[in-house]
Formats: sequence, C-alpha cells, structure tokens
Amino acid sequence: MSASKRDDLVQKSLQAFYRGGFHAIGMDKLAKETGVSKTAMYKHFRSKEELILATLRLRDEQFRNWLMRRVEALAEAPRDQLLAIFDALAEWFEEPGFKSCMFIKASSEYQDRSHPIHAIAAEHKRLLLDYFRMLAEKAGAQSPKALAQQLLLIKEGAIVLAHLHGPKDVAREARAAAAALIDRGLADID
Amino acid sequence: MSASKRDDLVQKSLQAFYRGGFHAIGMDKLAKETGVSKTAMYKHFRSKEELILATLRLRDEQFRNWLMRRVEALAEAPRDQLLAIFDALAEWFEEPGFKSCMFIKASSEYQDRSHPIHAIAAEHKRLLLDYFRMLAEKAGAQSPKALAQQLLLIKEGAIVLAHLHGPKDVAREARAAAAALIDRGLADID
DNA sequence: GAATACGTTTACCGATCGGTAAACATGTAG
DNA sequence: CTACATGTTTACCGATCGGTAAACGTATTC
Repeated sequence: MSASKRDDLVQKSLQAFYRGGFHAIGMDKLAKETGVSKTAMYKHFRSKEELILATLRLRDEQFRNWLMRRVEALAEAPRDQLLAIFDALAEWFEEPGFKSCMFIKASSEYQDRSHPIHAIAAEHKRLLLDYFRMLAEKAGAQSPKALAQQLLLIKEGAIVLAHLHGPKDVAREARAAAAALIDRGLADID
Repeated sequence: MSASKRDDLVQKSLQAFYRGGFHAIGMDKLAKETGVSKTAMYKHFRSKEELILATLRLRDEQFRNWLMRRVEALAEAPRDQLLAIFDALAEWFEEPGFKSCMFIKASSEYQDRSHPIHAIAAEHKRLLLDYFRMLAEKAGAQSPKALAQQLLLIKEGAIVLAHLHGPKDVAREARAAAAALIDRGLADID
C-alpha cells in the first residue's frame, strides 16, 4: 500500500499544482487536498521541491504518452502524424480543465536554468523535440531537426495563446501554420 | 517628486518581479530592493496586486514601444518589417537578463482568465496581434488576421523555448518559420 | 502479555506572507 | 513660534510559509 499511496500523493499533488501553481499551493493546503498528512508527505519526500520534481516526472510521462498514443490513433503516415500533433493539441485545449502547460508554468516560477525544476521542464521539451524529429525523419524531411524545432515553436506558442485567449482560433491557425511548414519541409526541391 | 517617485517604484518593482517572479517576491523584499518603505508603497498602491498591475502596464508600453521602434529601424517595407520582428526577438533573447516574457509568466502565476493580472497579460498579446495584423495588411497579406496569428504563435513559442533551452537555435528557426509563413501568406496564388 | 517497530496525527518551530497603526520627521501657512 | 498637513519610518498584526519533534495507535515478534 505504501508504494501506491506515494503514487496517489504524487498524482493528487500534480492536479493541485496544475490548477493552483507551485508557489501558491502550500504544503498545508496540499495535505488537505490530497488527504495525506504533512508528516506522511515528508516521509516520502524530503522537501517540497522533491515532491514537485516527482509530479513533473509523472506529468512528463503522462503527457508524452498521451500525445504519442493520440497521434498514432489519428494518423498512420509519418507526414500525417506530424500534422496530427496539432489535432491532438486542439483536443487538449478544449478540455474543461486546460490551464496551459505544466512545464511552461514551472519554468515561469523557477526561472533559473540551473534550478532542478527548470531543468526538468527543459528536458521535457527536449524529449518532445526528439519525438518530433523522429517523425520528421520518418516523413523524409530535408532537415528533420529544423522542422521539428519549428513545429515545437508553434506548439508552445499555441499552448500559451490558448491559455491566454482561449482555444477559439488558436488551434486552427497552429494547424494551418504547421501544415505549411510541413509542406515546405518535405518538398523535394525548395 | 511624488509622481516620479511612484514611477521609480514601479520601474524598480518591474525589474524585481521580472527577475524573481510575482509570488516569490514579497512586499518586504520589494521594499528593500526598491529603497521605498513598505508604508510608502501602500500609499501609492492599495495592494500588491495593484502594484503588479501597474508594473504590467508599464511593461506593456515599454515592450511594444521597443518592438515597434526596433522593427522600424531594421526594415522599411511592411513585408520586411514582419520578418524584422524576429530579428528584434533574436536581439532580445541574447540580452544577458533575458528571462522569458513577463506576461507569459504572469499568466502562469495567475491562471484564471477572470483574474485582472491574467486579463492584462491577455490584452498585451491582443495588442501585439493587432500590430502584427496591421503590418500584414500593409504588406498585402491575403488573410492578415490569420498571418498575424501565426506569427504570434511563433513569437510566443520562441520566447518559451529561448527561456528553456537558451537562445541558441531558437531565434534562427523562428525566423525561418516566419519567413516561410510570410512568403505563403503574401503569395498572390496559393 | 511485554517489547519492538512503524506509520499517523497533533502540535509546534522560526521565518515570512500581505497589510496597517502609530510614532516621527519635515515643510509650509498663518 | 504655532498649527497643520504630508510623507516616512518603526513596530506590529494575524495568517501562512516550509519543515520537524514528540505523542499516539496498531501490528508484529518473542
């Protein structure tokens, strides 16, 4: 029960931090929301920072898993999968609880690149970049790295603007921009 | 002296919040950093939130002014000015103190769209969108609104990734993506 | 049943949070 | 010089911050 209780704590902390922010959610509030006593929390994690790191590791796994599964479900050909990224994003933006990206928010609250929380956020984006590049390679892009980076730019921008302005036009224009860049990145001659 | 002292407080608060984050910088620390006593601060602003709003209003003005002047200095033709946005961004990313966008960070810490701080951040991006659209119109884009939105997506993504991964490749790929979308958005036939 | 071990709750720590009241300068008008 | 207004400092408020020690309950082992 101990291992699952720890997982339960991390899962519930993840939701609380996602909804409320890292600095804004204190350990007392977290104990109340998760139903785990403060002392119990400090038995599993030595500090708030380590708990946050654990929630971010879980979120990284959850999100990338969700995205890959969704992309595979929406399209088969690598080229179409690159575009399907933005269909998946559109679905995410429409979810009721959508509140931007956990890692963008983490890097906003822990701004120093040397901070472990910032570093894990950067790593998450790096892994997404790797995923995009793999798809771009399979699709036969002239420069998979450049295309992946460009698509990641659009994805991050879309998240930020969907959070600020609502999902309305954002997902559509992100998809349109991505389609144009994919077309261009896969053309035989440019 | 009163008016300039207030401006001075806002200016110094802006720097402190930009470097440290909104929740992380308390009013005591702010008093110490700005050299203005806490009571004096509360004479000018009824609450921390109002002070934050004032810093964001100043930042909005500063940033949009800087961007427009820089774009005008870098290019003359509207089409080139659209691209020059990303040259200006590249310069910004290379500045020593660059730590993402104040408004992205504000919306990360005050996530509810109904919150005044979130709202002012959304408004800032809306004003940038208007500026981009005006340039796109002057450049003769087929759909100025769509092109402006796409360029804004890239800009926001670039800021996020420059903050997370450093300025290295980000500005270059942002510019390349923008160039492609501008080409496409200004073509007579598509 | 006594002793040991382990996880939970309760109560508490000093520091800091946002915010305020009262004491204290300082300048100006009569 | 007095009287009043203005602005600043000092000291303080209850609440909450991240984190901890000790009391307590419960199960296992001998």
